[in-house]
Amino acid sequence: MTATSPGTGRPTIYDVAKRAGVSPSLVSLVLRSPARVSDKRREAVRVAMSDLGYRPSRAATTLASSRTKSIGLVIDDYRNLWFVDLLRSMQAALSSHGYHVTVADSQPGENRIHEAIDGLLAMHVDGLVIAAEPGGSMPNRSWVPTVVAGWRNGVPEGADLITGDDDGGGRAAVEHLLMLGHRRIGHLSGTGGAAEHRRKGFQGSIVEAGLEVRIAGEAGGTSEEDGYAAACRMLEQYPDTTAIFAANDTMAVGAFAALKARGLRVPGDISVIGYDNSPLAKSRYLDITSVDNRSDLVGSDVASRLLARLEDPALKARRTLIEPVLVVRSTTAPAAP
Amino acid sequence: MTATSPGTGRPTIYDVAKRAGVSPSLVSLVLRSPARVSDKRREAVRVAMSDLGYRPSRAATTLASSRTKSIGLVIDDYRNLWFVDLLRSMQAALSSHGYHVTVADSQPGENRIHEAIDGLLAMHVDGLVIAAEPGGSMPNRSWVPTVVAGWRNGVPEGADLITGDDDGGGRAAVEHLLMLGHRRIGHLSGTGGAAEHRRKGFQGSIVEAGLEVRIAGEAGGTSEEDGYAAACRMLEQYPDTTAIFAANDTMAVGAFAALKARGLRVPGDISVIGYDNSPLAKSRYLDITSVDNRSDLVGSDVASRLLARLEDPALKARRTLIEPVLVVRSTTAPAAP
DNA sequence: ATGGCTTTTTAGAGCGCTACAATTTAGCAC
DNA sequence: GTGCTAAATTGTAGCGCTCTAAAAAGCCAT
Repeated sequence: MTATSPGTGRPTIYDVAKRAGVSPSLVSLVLRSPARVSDKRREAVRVAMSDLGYRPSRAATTLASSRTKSIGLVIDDYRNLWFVDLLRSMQAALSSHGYHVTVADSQPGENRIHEAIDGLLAMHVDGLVIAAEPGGSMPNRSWVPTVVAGWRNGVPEGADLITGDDDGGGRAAVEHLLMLGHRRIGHLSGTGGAAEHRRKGFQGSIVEAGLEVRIAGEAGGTSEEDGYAAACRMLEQYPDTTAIFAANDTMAVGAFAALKARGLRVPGDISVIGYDNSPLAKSRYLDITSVDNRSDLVGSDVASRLLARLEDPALKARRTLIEPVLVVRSTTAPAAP
Repeated sequence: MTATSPGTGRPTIYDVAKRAGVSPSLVSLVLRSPARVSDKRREAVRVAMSDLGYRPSRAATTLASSRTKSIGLVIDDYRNLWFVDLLRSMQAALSSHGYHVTVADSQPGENRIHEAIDGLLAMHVDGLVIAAEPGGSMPNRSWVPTVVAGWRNGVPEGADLITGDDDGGGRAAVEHLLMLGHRRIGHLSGTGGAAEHRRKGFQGSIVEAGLEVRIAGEAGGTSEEDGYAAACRMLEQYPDTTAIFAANDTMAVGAFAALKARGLRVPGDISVIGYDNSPLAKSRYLDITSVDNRSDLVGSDVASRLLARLEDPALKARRTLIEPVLVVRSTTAPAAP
């Protein structure tokens, strides 16, 4: 017979039980599988709950059941907005199953991704979604169902991978530019699994078309500043380039800066195409032609995969590829004849 | 004598205690106030911890101490990047005290801010930082130390308020434009406490200078699209406007779109100034003159205030105003003579 | 009524940690 | 050594919930 009015003032199942005239166990059962409880008691318990304003304690539930009903999402950088769609569709799919999504960013620069993951694991998340580039090998202690979203180098052993077909997306971008009559096409790349695949797609299409492979920034980052720097190098080395395919929208904006500085107009003098179809690309002002990797689909896939794993942790890892879609906007135009 | 190798496989203080040859209580004490433990034992315990890869269970700690060592940050929308600096400086200040920051967005549009707050409270956050516009009155059940960041309508009873001086920032923006010789200045506004103060500052300065008050979008939102719409209305109603002060950087970008559509050049034909000095304004391409509300300072203030409240919850609410700084970039220029 | 089943309800032992009281050890002056 | 105080360590209850096994209640046919 534990206390009835605990120190914190928050009502507990004991309070609810007392008020409803049932045992605490029954209250717990109502919480977990209401179907197993008779209609009469179930109603009584629910009434008592709302009368008391009862809210279950996550900490206690977690401690007792070792499940938190929460899943962690690790992203690279809040400023890279591609994760927003992913998050939204994950939330939509998971919340109906009672799961909660917590976002942690890996404080770009440092190898803080481990810290982010450790933090989430310390919170006992039931599952992990990694949407960031691991700085090295993934820590694999304390195993929880994990799925990786987007191409990454070093997918942890046993984790699912759900990603857009960045390879295909790269090819789609090139094909669009070829269709517009461009022949001297440059690519701004960067490090990371996603960028590598986009580059591979680019390179493949360019070679097949018998054109010169122009790539810059392969070894750099993928921020706006990196895009700017890569674009500068590109224009220096290949001044006659008529179209640029950037590894993401942010880098595309960096390229805009480089072009503006040189007095080149988009798309008049040079076409630019980005990747991710992020809010940046959708901006009415920027209005960037971009490859949409369907983060919304990736997100719902991630969610259902995670739910499946939560059911059966022994499920064997699987890779899923989502078809990207090119969204043509105002930064690409036919090549000057 | 509880189990030594619990089901989950994770080591517990019992495992650590056994390995270090001390009692579980001592291990707990090392965790809480290491200073009270003799050097010898402290070391032994620490060695045992790292040998075992021990990580304390947050759930258990929370349940036992009713403190989570985590604070929740409620933001409006992930896409509005002004919160990033706030978050960073909060994290920096709080992590040294063992606190963890969890971000929740209020899913703009709906009144989901209550959901966000409820979610955080269900996680038993020790403190709450509200950096979003409440859709109505704040829910005030389950009281936790709360501080509001940025001007808002409806600051909850008893909460601290730490904000940039948006009023002063609005005046600073106008003064900059006046200095550049502008006389026909428009303001793109929106709903929300911050926007209102910026508008008030604008209006005050304009009136003092004996100029016409030109405001658009007062009743609308503060997204890029809203900025676009407001700018269109502004240009329609006052076609001779030579400078625009937008309530935030995002709206400024919307204004760019409206200007571009009309063939007006920034800053050649018209100067534009934003607010927040967000990553958007800092973008090399956009390079927007903007008022920096010093979210970094706000963040560290929020953190120290929160820590103080955590010590002494009876502390009486206080309001702090942070001086904003104008950052001049390339979107403002002298008015045409 | 009685027995044999199924469905509903409950007791009780934890989950891993904290916090306070109680106990042991150390330190120091005489 | 002895006595006394301060410091270090430990025992013992919980925190609020879950979950299994066991008890109680229902149901139906005999």
